[in-house]
Amino acid sequence: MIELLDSICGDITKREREHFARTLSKIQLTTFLPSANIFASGAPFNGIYLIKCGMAKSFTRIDDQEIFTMIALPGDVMGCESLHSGIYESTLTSAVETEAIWIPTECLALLLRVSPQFRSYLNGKISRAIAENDFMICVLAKAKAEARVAYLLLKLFKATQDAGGGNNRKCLSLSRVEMADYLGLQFETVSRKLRLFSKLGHVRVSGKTIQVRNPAALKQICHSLAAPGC
Amino acid sequence: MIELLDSICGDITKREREHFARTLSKIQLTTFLPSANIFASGAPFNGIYLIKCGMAKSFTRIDDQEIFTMIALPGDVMGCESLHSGIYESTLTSAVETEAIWIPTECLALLLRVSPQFRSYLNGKISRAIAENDFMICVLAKAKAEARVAYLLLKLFKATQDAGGGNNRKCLSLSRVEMADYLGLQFETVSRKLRLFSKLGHVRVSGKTIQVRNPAALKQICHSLAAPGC
DNA sequence: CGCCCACTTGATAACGTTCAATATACGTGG
DNA sequence: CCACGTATATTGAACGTTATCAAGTGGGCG
Repeated sequence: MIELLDSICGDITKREREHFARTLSKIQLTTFLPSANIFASGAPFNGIYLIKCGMAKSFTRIDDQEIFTMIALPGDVMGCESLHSGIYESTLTSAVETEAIWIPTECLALLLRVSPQFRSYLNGKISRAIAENDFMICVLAKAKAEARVAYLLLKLFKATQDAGGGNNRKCLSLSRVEMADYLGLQFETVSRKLRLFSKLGHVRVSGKTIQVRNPAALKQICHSLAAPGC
Repeated sequence: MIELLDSICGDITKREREHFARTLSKIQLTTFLPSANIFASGAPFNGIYLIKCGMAKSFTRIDDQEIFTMIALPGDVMGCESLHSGIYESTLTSAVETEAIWIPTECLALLLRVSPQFRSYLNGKISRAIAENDFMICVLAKAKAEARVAYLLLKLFKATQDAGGGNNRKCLSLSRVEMADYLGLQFETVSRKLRLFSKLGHVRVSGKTIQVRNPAALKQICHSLAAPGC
């Protein structure tokens, strides 16, 4: 975890690092198999997770339902919404094989205390998460079904690009039902819109494997249908 | 501001407080008239604001539109989504006369450094804000128009109660257009649903002044119409 | 092979938007 | 104080989009 520490809190001196070695050594990179539970709503809060690669679904508990509110992609920090309470407020489940760095509560407290750089790093991540949520609110408030589906495709597409996947063919690892839940639609609607994009030649759909052939057109659709930019 | 400091970071020693007096003295309680700009998207980030009383509207900038994404009520901390960039990512405008505590960037950095209690306080506020956003996502994704309007009424109603307003009569300080923007509806729809609630006797509507007569019924509507709990 | 599940496709209905006409409130100047 | 104009709110009718219901397809697996 030395590289991690260097990248997000390089301001910790060698001496501090040795002094806190025992606590810091608890930070670990974990690999989760598909559909594994990373943390569950109601469980005791024991730290935050930085998604390193893969993809996870975050569910918010409302009453007795778990609602799919967020897709966690590499770079995202998960679990922050539970900092204030002793228990996790949401459930995080890996959609595919996912690597995440676990920062246990005590390490979190330590790093926040001794490293301005870490504080700034975490603030940045959190503020980005809030901005992302705000954006999702805009999508759900204003965008029509077509724009929502286009938005999701572009979002997943971009994540693949960022991860270095030069190819634009991608296995979604989300069922139609999951896509619909995330976008606030019915799965039949998602199916129809995918078909439409397919007919227009913007994508090639084959079950869960989708190839984005014309991202510019999808962006256009996002913008044109009262949707905020993608 | 002594009381404020005591309540949110009572762990700062007297000596520290004297030592940092000059910086800490910059924290101030400001009163904003209705429709005043508290901060504007694009402006240099100069700190966060804790809403003390009143109400403000937060607009997220997407492309060249400003979209009404959040209602800031007493206790909310605003501006956090801009911690990572040097500029404000959103615009905050007071809806009514609003008091807010301004914590300038340098005070923020100082408090985060010296006070675990403040770190915890801020983390709590931020995590609550994320949870609130998640909830809004659920509302927009699942709830029908009727449930959305009921949700907004209950939210504003609750804020009034919290502020000590024993009376359930309330001036909304939001136009139908603003309510509709927030809820992702058309203003005509909001108007119709208010009329419906009025006919059912759940509220008394008279322009912007609304009296909630039957909060339980509104809660019921929130739950029944595929809406997550209120 | 047959079952189950996820997905597709079609028909219909419900809901909300859109357009349009009217009404009410609010502020300004006579 | 009233008349006027503008902004905001209500209400109605027609339309469009999406949800809902239902039937059918195809792939994976025992």
